[in-house]
Amino acid sequence: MLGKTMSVLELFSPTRREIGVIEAAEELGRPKSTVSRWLAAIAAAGFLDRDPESGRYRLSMRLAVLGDLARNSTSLQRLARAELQALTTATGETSNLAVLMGGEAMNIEAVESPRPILHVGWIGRRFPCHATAAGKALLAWRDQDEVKRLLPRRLPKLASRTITDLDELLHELARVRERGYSTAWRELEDDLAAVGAPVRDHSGAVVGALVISAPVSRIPLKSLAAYAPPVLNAAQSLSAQLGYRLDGAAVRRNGGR
Amino acid sequence: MLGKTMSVLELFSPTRREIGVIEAAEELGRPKSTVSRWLAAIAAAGFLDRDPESGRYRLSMRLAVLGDLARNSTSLQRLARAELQALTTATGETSNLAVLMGGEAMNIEAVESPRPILHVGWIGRRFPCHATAAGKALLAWRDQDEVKRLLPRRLPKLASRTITDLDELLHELARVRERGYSTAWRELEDDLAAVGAPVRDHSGAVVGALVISAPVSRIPLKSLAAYAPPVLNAAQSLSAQLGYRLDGAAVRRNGGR
DNA sequence: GGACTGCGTTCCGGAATCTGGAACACGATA
DNA sequence: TATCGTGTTCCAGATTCCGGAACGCAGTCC
Repeated sequence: MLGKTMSVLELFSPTRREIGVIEAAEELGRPKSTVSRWLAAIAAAGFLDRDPESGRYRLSMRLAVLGDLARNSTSLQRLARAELQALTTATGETSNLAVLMGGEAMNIEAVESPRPILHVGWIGRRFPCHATAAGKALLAWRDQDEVKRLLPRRLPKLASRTITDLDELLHELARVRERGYSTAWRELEDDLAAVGAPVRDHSGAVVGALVISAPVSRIPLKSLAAYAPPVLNAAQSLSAQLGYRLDGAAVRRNGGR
Repeated sequence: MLGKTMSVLELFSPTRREIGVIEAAEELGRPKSTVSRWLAAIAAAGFLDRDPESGRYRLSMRLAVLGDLARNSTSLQRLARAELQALTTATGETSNLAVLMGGEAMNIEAVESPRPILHVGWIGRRFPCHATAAGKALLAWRDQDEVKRLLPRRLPKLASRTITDLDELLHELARVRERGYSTAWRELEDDLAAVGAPVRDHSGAVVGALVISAPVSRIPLKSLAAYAPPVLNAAQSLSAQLGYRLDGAAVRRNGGR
């Protein structure tokens, strides 16, 4: 009844803000009687609100409140907002904070560019690690065994330059470690370019990635590297606020939780 | 297992961002074995994260993501943000959007003043209706019977000018209806002044209240009325965006959620 | 070292809750 | 009136939950 609740709540997305019983039942592969009861129970508990006219359900205001509290409850998220804001102001491009969740990179904070963008990196969206700057930054400093375990068996080709070969990806991660930042250019979508850098906590573990992204028309391949300094800068500043010291003794461990 | 989940999540507040098993057990009045299982289950479902070092629980990032989606899922909240921002810019004071929840006024959006404030109206905080501008605006256009049902039997005195008599409060609500806006001055806290106005949806029902609040030192009693026009303006603009038409036929009904 | 304290988990039989196919309700089309 | 699409209710069998007691594990104080 609890895992089910989360799976129900995760049916919602910016493109589906409300849902009906049958629609949810199909999506979940459960009989409608069961889902009807679930939705009613979840709404009674306060996680969903029901539109009195259409009878459809949507995420509740109470959930909005809890979420607001949640985003301020980890220092990572709270501190990141200022860095993201500064990064977007400095570069003019959209910036995101992503973390590793279930083998994928998930955006948990975003500040959008004032310029026209392909609204692709909304909060909550998850991305495959092998095709994104965020994913590469999150994986690069992890054990190779863990990386292999986290990645799917096959690396699907998502855009013209997606890396689909595991060895090639591992080699790319080594380059990320050398340079300190990651990139993705026409790897997730053909019009998308991104630059990312790792965020570390007091133990040195990589706990997140700061990324800026833009249409390739604004960041041609050759000028990708020019965006690295501000991103690195922001990521290092954030890491420092989380207690990471470049010269410290705790720099050893790179695994995460 | 679901109602319990909500009651657990509601233990968290800006002043308690994490919690341990025993602390939660005491707060909930349940045996620690039960609460231990609950917390573990809730965390397994993804609503809580567990600090690997302290073993304590906090609201999860996944919840932050859901909350972000939730706050954009009702047009009320989405549209209110711009109005709140404008209101705070215009008046220089903190503005809030509140809704009625379980007989109390709950803040669901806030834009804080750049000036020093008594950080009192955080998102998620609930207030008794009889002592707040938000509560009065939310109640004033409801049936008298409903108002009596929503209010507690006794109206506790919370500050020097709190209205503690029901008839007096009903009279005050009539004045709110006449003027179109509500006020509270030293009614919730001795240093707090506020002005509020109702937000209506397409059916004319009062679905929320916009409020600005400040220390009494910045809003003396005699100048309270001067703050009404911008608040009313913002509330009316928001109502219009929600489909409310002053001249429409749907202006009749005032009940509703 | 040894006893103690505080926090948290595990165990287990009785009790409470959930499950899903079928039947039912109800408004909107046709 | 018939039909369709949505959503709720029913009920016996299966599953899960409950909470007191016992246990594990660090710290901490003599």
